[in-house]
Amino acid sequence: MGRPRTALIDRQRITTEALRQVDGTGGFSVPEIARRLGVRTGSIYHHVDGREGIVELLRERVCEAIDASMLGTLPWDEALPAWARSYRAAFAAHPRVIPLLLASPVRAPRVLAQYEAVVGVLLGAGFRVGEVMRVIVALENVVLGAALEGAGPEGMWELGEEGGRVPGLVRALEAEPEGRAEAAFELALGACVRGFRELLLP
Amino acid sequence: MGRPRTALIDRQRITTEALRQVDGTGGFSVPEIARRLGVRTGSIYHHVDGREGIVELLRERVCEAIDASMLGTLPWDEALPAWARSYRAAFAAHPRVIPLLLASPVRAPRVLAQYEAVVGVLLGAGFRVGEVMRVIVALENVVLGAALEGAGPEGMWELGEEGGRVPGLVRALEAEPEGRAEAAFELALGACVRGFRELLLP
DNA sequence: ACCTGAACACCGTTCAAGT
DNA sequence: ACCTGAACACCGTTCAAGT
Repeated sequence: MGRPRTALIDRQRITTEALRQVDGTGGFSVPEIARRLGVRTGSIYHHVDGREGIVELLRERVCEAIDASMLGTLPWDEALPAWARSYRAAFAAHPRVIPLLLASPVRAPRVLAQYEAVVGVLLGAGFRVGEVMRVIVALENVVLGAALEGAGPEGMWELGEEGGRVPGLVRALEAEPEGRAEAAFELALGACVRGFRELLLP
Repeated sequence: MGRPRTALIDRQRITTEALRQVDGTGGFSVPEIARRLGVRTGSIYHHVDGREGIVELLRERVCEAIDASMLGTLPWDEALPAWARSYRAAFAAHPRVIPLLLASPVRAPRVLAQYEAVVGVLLGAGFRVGEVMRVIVALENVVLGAALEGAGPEGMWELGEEGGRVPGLVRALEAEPEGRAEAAFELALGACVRGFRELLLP
């Protein structure tokens, strides 16, 4: 067949299909992407830097939805929670990609640029350089943890027959109100920001 | 050859070898475990419920190191942070297993029993049933997030040439004191416990 | 530059055959 | 019960050959 006049696939379509698979099954495979796009497995490698490259594309795709515009305008203790909420919403829309992303370090320039902006906000607010990463990581934990909850039917606890041994846990899971993820997130977020503020005191 | 007089391998040795591989490379494979134990791939399946079963064994192995004894004795606001510290230490010793565990829901009875105990502590302290999971999940986010930091050379940010574009991030990473993970964890942990306490007010 | 077709080494899983 | 050997379907990656 040889090279077609116009490319049959592109990075965008590869990313979309990979995300579709991850949302549905928690994983993806290169041959399966190729099949769905009506192309041979090898063709994928003309557009993408292997499987790891696709993971990085997924990271970029999910992170595109994060709004970071407030980082330059609002004061730090409003900008940080606002950014965190947008961050969480982006990942909550695709919670099953998170384990995938944790396996490899962040390389996507777009994502690194956001962290760079957050560093700027914190330094501008008066946080010491040596404390900045501590604050960022703490915030990120809360954000990703909250997003992860959407990964399973009732979060990370999918109790089958084992439920009989843990009646209290079952009760607690059943008693949860609808918007648990949201409420848990706001609880931890608020607590952390107040904790950060104490670092600024002389 | 047929069945040997005494079994050549057991679940314990399979788990130890799998953990060794995960600590070293971030992943494991059934054939590689078999090779290292001097046995054929198929033999593994006589002792273990497939690859997923091995993941669950890893969860149990890592969680064995968690001390939950304080859950029955100390008041909630001392028991919870003490449990969280032990929890974190156990995972910080093997940070690369965490992404593996996130992919599948918790089934290990030993682990579920600990959560059951925490539920009991919180109910006993006066938290409402509907709030218990919120508190537990928030705490767990902090714990696992802090443990994850040990996965890479300098946490999740392994900057190569991309470092030139994010000077502030590089500066912040370099300025971090030695015990960052520990300090970040204590910061978030303290803030969260104080946040939880406010839920108890009338 | 971009697709095919074919190849390679690897993986997870199963199962009859042996003791 | 537990090991082997062989098989199966699948995966990630590479690459010459074609346009």
